[in-house]
Amino acid sequence: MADLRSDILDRARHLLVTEGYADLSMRRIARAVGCSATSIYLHFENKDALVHTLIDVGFEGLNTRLQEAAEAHVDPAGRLEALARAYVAFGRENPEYYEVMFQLHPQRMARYPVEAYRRARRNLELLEAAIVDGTAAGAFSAPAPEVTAHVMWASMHGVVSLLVAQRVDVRIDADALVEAAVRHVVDGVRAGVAV
Amino acid sequence: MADLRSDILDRARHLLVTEGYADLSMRRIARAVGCSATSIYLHFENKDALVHTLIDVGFEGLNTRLQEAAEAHVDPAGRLEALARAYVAFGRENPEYYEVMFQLHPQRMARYPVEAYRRARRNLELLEAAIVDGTAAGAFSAPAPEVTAHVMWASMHGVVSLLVAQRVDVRIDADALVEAAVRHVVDGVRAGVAV
Amino acid sequence: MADLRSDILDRARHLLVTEGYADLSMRRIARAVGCSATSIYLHFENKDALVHTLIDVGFEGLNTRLQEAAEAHVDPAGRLEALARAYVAFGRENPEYYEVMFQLHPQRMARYPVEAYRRARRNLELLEAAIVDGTAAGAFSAPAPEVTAHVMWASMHGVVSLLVAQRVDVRIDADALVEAAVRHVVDGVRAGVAV
Amino acid sequence: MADLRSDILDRARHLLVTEGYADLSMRRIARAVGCSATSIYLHFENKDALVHTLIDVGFEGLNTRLQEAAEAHVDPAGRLEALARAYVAFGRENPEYYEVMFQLHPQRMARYPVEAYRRARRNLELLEAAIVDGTAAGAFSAPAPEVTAHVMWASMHGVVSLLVAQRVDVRIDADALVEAAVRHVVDGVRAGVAV
DNA sequence: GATGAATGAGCGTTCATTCAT
DNA sequence: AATGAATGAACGCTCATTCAT
Repeated sequence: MADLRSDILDRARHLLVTEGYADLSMRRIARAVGCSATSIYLHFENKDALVHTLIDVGFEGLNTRLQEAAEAHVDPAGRLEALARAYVAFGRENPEYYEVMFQLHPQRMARYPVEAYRRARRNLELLEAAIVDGTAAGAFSAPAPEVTAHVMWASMHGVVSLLVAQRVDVRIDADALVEAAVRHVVDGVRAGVAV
Repeated sequence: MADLRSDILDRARHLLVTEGYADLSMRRIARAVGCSATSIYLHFENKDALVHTLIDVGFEGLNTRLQEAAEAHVDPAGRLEALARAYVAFGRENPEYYEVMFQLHPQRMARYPVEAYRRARRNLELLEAAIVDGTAAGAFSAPAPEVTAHVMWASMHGVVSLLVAQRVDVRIDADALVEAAVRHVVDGVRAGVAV
Repeated sequence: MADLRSDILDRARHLLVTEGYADLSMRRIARAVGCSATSIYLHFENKDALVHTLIDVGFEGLNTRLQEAAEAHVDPAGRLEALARAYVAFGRENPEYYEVMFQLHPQRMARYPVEAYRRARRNLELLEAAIVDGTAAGAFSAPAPEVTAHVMWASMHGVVSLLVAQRVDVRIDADALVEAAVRHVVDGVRAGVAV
Repeated sequence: MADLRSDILDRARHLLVTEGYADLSMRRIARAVGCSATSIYLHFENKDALVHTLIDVGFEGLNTRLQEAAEAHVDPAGRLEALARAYVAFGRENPEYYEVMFQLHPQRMARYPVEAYRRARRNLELLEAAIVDGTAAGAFSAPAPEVTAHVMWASMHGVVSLLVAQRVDVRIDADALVEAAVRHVVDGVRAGVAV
């Protein structure tokens, strides 16, 4: 009630998570909010703008989540693991949201404001910082931390993607897969040292 | 011109990567091909069938590619690495296929025939076989090879996904990222032994 | 112009009799009304709802007509005859309504609300009441008044149907046919007594 | 097999009876017959022509049926009753067929060949003949036999129509209704004498 | 700040029909 | 006598968006 704009975003997010992107229409959002479809245009230039805002909010949420995970651990290895877990957890808890955040077609993202991209990048920087810290502390050996961060991200993203798209064999337990992936990723970064 | 059916598939595949699945319509395909929308129905029962064919052909191609990679290497470690490289290469070279094959939400492919799913699984089995062979030969230590195969797959899939969706930071060289990811993945499997 | 909703109903009703139900489409209605097809959906949930409304309004009109006829006569025989005449008159004057009301196949009106059926039945009850009254007064002898009411209805419906569908031989005067049918029907009910 | 044209008519009639007019398409007929849709056009100018032929055949069948009923009875009253029963029976046994024969929209019938109308009229003539015979024999009194025949027809048609369109109250037994209607109709003609 | 009415474009699909072979 | 390929028109319906109020 307080703020129509927030209401719209909240409901849109909820619709996205529960019904999926394909069924996210201005009318449906309006119906859920309890206002007219026209009113949405008073707060968002068009559907693209609304979705972009939604994505922004999503990255904001992911960021908060990762930040919390990072702050809970001082030692870099523990921090890295916590970050990986937090990332996967976020994706699994918000599958449709995650899909839009990371798989929305590039063309649809064309007009996505640049500053928003920066926000998205902040997540990576948390990973990178942990890697750099770990390397400084002698726990890891990552000569190109930004690449290593990307590799980690890719692994986590792959796990979430497959799970969200329900592509994982039914005989594989999702939690076990996540556990193994997290182990694999963290050990991978540590492995450099061993050698 | 020669074969309308192939033309339709080609154009549809192209449209898919340039415009995205949400904007893939029978009419658009027809316009791109230069025939009437009705004509498509002479070759495909409906839109679902067309997309499923696309997916099938994609998996066929990926399978061929992986099989070739597997057959070129006898030693399991080399084979595993070759498989990883082949997988990523296929995804990067055929982003159009990759999108339908792995990112199309199951909900949208409701009636995808079961036998086709089996074909998709065959790819994973190649990975798994290499892991099992390597474990038998003492080169790897993977107590749950099917989970390990999934972890590897997820990592490769993550890399391809991010690259295809153009989500990777522009300052990161794509080839370097792939190289690091492949290393990370293969070393990850080998690492088990060290421990 | 005044009221788009009424306009739509009017035009739809007209189209129905001139073109037939099979050719009644939202687009045709829109074209006839002079609005976009989309606009119809602002006033009716879908085509079914539109047709149902048409039927409802039709039954409302028929009911009014029959009620008036019934109230104008105290003696049952006169009332029965008046009802028969009113029924036929309504059908001949509103062929457009009549078609949807009675000739639309139930399969095509799948979701016709039950309460509307009840309204349709009210007409029959007027007939039945007259028959029961006449029997009580000794003017008729109808052991199963609800069946007799149906028989009367069927006769009247047959006359209207044939006339509306233009199936009656051109050499037969429509008024004479109606006259004979009414006579036949009313006498038929009375006949029971004579025997 | 013998004759494609007859095959088409047979299958079309069957489709009409089992699936309904709305679902009667050239393609479906072709599929049922086992030939190409194009082939139908070698035997019928277009769908209208095919349907008209179908109607013709229908009237032929009804005629045969009525003729048999007429020939089985010498006394006019019995003949009239048999005719009424035969008519209703035909309609109830071929509901969709009946619908097309008698309720196809006038516009759709526009190009229905005149000579075919004559065939349709022959049925009425059987009724009329029985009435004339009965009047000559002193059993009936029908000053305008062609009108009386129409009245009878209308009654029978009304019964069939209501039954076929499933408009009869579920609490009314269909057979009882038919019985009462036949009685009513035949007695109606006889009643003239009494007066 | 908010709305109801309205619309053009588009969707997947089916249809009767034509034409070259 | 028969066909496969092809098509334009139409269907019911949903969508994002605009505009006058």
